[in-house]
Amino acid sequence: MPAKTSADQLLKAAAKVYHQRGYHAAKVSEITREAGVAQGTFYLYFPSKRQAFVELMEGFARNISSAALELDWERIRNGEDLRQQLVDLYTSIFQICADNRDVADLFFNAAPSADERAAAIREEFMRGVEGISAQSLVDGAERGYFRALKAETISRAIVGMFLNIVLRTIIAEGRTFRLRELAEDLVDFEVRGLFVSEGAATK
Amino acid sequence: MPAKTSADQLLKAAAKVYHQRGYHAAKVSEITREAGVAQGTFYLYFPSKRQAFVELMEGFARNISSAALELDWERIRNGEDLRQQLVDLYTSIFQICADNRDVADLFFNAAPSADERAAAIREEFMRGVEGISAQSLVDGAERGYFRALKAETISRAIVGMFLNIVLRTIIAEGRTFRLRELAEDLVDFEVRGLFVSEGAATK
Amino acid sequence: MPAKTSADQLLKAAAKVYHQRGYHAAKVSEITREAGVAQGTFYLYFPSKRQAFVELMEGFARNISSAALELDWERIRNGEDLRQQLVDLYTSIFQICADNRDVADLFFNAAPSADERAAAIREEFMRGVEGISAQSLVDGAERGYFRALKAETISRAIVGMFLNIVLRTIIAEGRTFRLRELAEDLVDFEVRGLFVSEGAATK
Amino acid sequence: MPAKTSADQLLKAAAKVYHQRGYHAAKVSEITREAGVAQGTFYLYFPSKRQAFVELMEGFARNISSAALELDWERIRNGEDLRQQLVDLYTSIFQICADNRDVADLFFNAAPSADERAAAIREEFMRGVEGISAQSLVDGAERGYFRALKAETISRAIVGMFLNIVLRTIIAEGRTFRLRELAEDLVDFEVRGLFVSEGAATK
DNA sequence: AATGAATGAGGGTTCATTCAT
DNA sequence: AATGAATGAACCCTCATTCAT
Repeated sequence: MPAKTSADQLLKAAAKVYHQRGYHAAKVSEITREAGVAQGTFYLYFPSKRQAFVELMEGFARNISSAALELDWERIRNGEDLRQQLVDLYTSIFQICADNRDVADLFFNAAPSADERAAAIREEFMRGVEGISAQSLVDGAERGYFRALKAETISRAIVGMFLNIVLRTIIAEGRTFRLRELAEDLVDFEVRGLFVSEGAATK
Repeated sequence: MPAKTSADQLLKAAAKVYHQRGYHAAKVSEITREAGVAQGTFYLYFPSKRQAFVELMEGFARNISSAALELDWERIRNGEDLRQQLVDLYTSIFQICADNRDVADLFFNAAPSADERAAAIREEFMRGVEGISAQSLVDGAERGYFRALKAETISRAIVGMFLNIVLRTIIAEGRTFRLRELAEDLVDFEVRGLFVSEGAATK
Repeated sequence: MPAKTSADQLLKAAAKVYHQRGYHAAKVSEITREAGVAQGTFYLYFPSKRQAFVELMEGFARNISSAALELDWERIRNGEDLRQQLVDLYTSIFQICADNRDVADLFFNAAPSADERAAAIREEFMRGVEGISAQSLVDGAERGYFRALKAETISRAIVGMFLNIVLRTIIAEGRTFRLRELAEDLVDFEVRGLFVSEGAATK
Repeated sequence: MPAKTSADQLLKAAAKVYHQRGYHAAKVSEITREAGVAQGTFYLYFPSKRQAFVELMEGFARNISSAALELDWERIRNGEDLRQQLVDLYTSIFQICADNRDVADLFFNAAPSADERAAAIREEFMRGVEGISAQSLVDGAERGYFRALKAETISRAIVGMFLNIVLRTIIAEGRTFRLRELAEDLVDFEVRGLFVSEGAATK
């Protein structure tokens, strides 16, 4: 295991300070103090305070995107399989966010108003996720699992409910355990809705 | 109808500039130029740049909260009534956001990283809405409309899906028409879920 | 007489400090201290330290250029008239430089290595003066006053001798009196080389 | 012939970079990159960025001074001999400057505002050259070649015209050929003003 | 001799805020 | 109430210099 490099220390310290103070209030001098290096050292590894933030955001987006974000319909034989894949998928992303609370918080909350480039990264990510979600709705409907729904609207609803759980339960409250259970509760609601039965809801 | 006061002009200008530039990049001098007054005038009406932003946020929170956010169970006789109340409630909030895109954007996106006090206002609002939502889940279950669900988790899911529609479809895309239809699509998904039927989902 | 404005104070202070310390070593804080204003005030009147310097250079170039730099052949009837015009012209420029030693020094010595724009202003000025000088050589030759000389080379020689007197005698030594006498000595040397004549030198 | 030492490489690289960027904008890191050595190596050979520049200036001053700067009256029998010695002298200095354009440019243009010590070297050089020139005027007058002129003023004029040719024609334009011809043109102008003669100019 | 990562003092610039008019 | 010139604290970034290897 190699010794911790200054670059590592700085990125870690940057995540911490950006998170504690917010992007604008964070001072480069705080980051370097936190990292235990001199101020000038920051600029050996990052061209600017801005770019260090962008790199954090890019890293997080790559990290999340490396998780399987799409359903594998080949392996889905029935509703239960589908439900399981959703639970797996949600759980893995919950886990990544739980493991990187600081950066996840920056990504979802701070990025839009921190920096244009960072905002673009987040925006692209959101669009990508909504697109995948919308496609899944179409695919699932074709295969007879899902009702016919407005894909554009409902994909946003799905992403939104997932995102708010991440923000409130994982990031804000700091929950790191029983994330699968959390995913199961969410998926149960997602697939069946609030009403006790189809009958009751429409009668 | 009173003449437009400087305070009004400034608040309007502030909303515009904060929205265009972001809280930190917005300059008091831009706001006053936009409002057509001298820079010093700003400080006759607001003690600080920070406080002007906070007042915008408070106003928006009041505005939203003035809409009926709670279900009126007295007037609900069946699932369809419930569904209608949800649609009405969602539509009215959609409308408020559509009418105040700038401030809504600031409230939901910028507030958390703009200023501590503003973040607290948004946080309190979110907690309030989630609380109402959770209570509704309990009430609805008691009355036999809703399945037994983890209220804390599902209330967040519900708020999240609603919020993401606001953010993406109304604020970002700027949709201002057929908001009731949007609410209907959302409520339909909310109450019945994705799966074609209770049968299919569990079989 | 209006009260001294901050702009005036600052330009004067800037000339002094740039001259004392050199462009690069000069600090904006020194200039404002010298001017008796706060640091930020500097930026009410100049967009940058660089631009303040450029404005000084531009002002000096305009100042010099406002002096009649060209001979008026209409008023020249003989060699003595010509000699007098040269003496007048040189004296007036000597005077301007003597009245603005600081800025003249900056213009001729510091500008080239201070800033690209300032260097360009000085360069353009030098080219202009050499061009006028070369044209005068041609005109004077046509009229029978001057020998046939390589105008491009000799115009540079003439500008050079004039410039070095300015730099060494007026700027460096600070001579401010009997400038006409100085000009006469110089012209005497200059014309005995320019005017058609025969004699010891070629025998 | 010894292998090129790092010191040589660095001095050559320094001349290039100082010339391209100017003294202040030149970075030690650029010089070492240009020389193909590590940054720290610079400080094995020079105590500071400043001193490297001073050494360049000192070298150039020595180089120029090694040329015969004085007239050899023993070998002057008539005006033509004198003219020839001047042409030889000017040509040799032209040649040195043409062979070292970069450093010559630094010496004459950058030194005054680059560094106090460098400015002093240039100043001393200029004073020396003007002194020699003034002495030659006196000597030449005593021997009946030159008219009686104000030695202090005219020596500066002579140095100035020579210097401006160097700056504009050799350094700025980069002329490296027919330098003797250039010297002849200059001397021709110079002596017709210096030598006792009669003619149109005074009539 | 040579390296190059690390240092940290220093200064140009911004802009929220003040206050004399 | 309104003005807008003036203020000055704050902070990012540069780069000459050092030093452990």
